[in-house]
Amino acid sequence: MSHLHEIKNLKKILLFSDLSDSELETLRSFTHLKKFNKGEILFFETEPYQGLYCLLDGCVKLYKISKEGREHIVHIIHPGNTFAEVPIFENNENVIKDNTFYPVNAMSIEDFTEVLIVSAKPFLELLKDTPDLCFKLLSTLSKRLKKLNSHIENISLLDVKKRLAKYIIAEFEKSVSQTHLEQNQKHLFLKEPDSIELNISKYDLASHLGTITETLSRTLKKFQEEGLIDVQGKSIIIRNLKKLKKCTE
Amino acid sequence: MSHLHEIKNLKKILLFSDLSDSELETLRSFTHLKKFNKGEILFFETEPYQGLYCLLDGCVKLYKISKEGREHIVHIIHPGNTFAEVPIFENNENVIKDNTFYPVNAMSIEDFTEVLIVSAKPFLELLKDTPDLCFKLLSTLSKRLKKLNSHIENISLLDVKKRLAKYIIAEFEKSVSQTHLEQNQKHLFLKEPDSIELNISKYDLASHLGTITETLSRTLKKFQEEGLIDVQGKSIIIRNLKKLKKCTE
DNA sequence: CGTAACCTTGATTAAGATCAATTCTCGTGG
DNA sequence: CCACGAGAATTGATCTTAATCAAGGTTACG
Repeated sequence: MSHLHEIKNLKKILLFSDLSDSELETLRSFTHLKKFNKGEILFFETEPYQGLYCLLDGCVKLYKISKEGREHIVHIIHPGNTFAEVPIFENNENVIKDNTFYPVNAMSIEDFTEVLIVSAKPFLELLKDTPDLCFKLLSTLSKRLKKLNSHIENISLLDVKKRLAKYIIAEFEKSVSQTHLEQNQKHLFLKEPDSIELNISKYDLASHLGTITETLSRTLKKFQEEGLIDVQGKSIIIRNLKKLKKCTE
Repeated sequence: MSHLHEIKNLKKILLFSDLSDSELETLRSFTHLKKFNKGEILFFETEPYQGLYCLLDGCVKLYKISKEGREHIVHIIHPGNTFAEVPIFENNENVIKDNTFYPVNAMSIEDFTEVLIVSAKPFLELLKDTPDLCFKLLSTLSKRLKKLNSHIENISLLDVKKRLAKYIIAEFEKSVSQTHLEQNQKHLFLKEPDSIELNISKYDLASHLGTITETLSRTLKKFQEEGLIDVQGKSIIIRNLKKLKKCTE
């Protein structure tokens, strides 16, 4: 792997987008690439902490698991984003100790998942010398906090129906805004206008919504019967967005 | 209010404990004190954001509320800690806009609650010039993330019994470590050895555990019948810590 | 000592988990 | 190219947890 290619990889990560070339070079020196296939574990929460993860390609789920084996997905990570930043600041002395662990479990949920692992100790040094990076990280963590906050709100105050409706709408709005950004829209004529493509398995979706596959299946069916959506495998066609939005209230 | 007293107040806040006198003086210049009685609202999540809150005295609950009026307490804040930091980093341009809101609702749950409110814009300036403060804030947010993470784990994967047992044990261990720190332990002879004092109402405890008062009451009773604890008003005497710990598994 | 807020208790209900049995889908090898 | 088999998804029946509804009881405080 050439240095140039490694630097190019680092530039894909939002957190590092404002770094200078020399800072990127420093960062590169204590960063290494790792690849995973679907279903492979990046780390367990019982493992000693190595460092910050940056997702280049593929998809990763961060999840907790109960004694009985029930999973709850706290976060789904997409390329360009970082995760496992928190343990860096575990110890007041700004030193990563051996008894520092990951805050969650992480599994690749796509083939050809590629991550960069940034060693914690030297990263902490770089962070001290780079106020801009500090600021960017503050902003990253803030966004995460906001997301977790709203996740808590969802699972503690809303029922499964509302949570699912919210998810579908959020994914739809995400895909709409992405579509607007794309220049070449030829392929759009091929697919249904108001539809989303589930990029995760129904099992994972259920466990992200704080439920199980059976309940998810039934709820999707209910929405279909009420004429709100049509479900065809991994794609959901939105038939009545207005009514669907009412479901979230 | 004298400047000196205001500075002394700022020093009570963990986030600011490492600041120099001149930095504290700067901070003081855009900070103001506010007092609340039990039940009074500090802010609603629908309000435009003013700035960072620092709790000097009393107790504050941060909570979400459903359309039906059901509350869920995300966080209970004790003196020395800060809250409502997140919106500071809402906008990439590092500017607080009028359309930035609080992430949660905040209510005082004790009389004589005192907070310092730090204006967002000048605080952001101070933060840019003070890398140490940046670092400290990173550490604060990280701890918050970890807490929220474990909160999600609790409410999504554990039942009410387990959540309550965990809460009691955590409070007990907190009180034990605090007791060890205290020099004068005379008063200890007056109270039960293995007990905790609920410093919040049962309503608030229920809504923090993601349940309602009725269920909390029944669960406490169940624990009492099983000989794990004794409940006397706001104090819980731990009769069998070992068995109680087994309840969390 | 009266009253309002807080807490407990009981009966009922509902949401969603669990258990069990198919059915569907899709990748792989013959 | 088709058939097979495993994993994924659906469906139905049942059960469990905890919410809801409805009274009472307790406590604290003016």
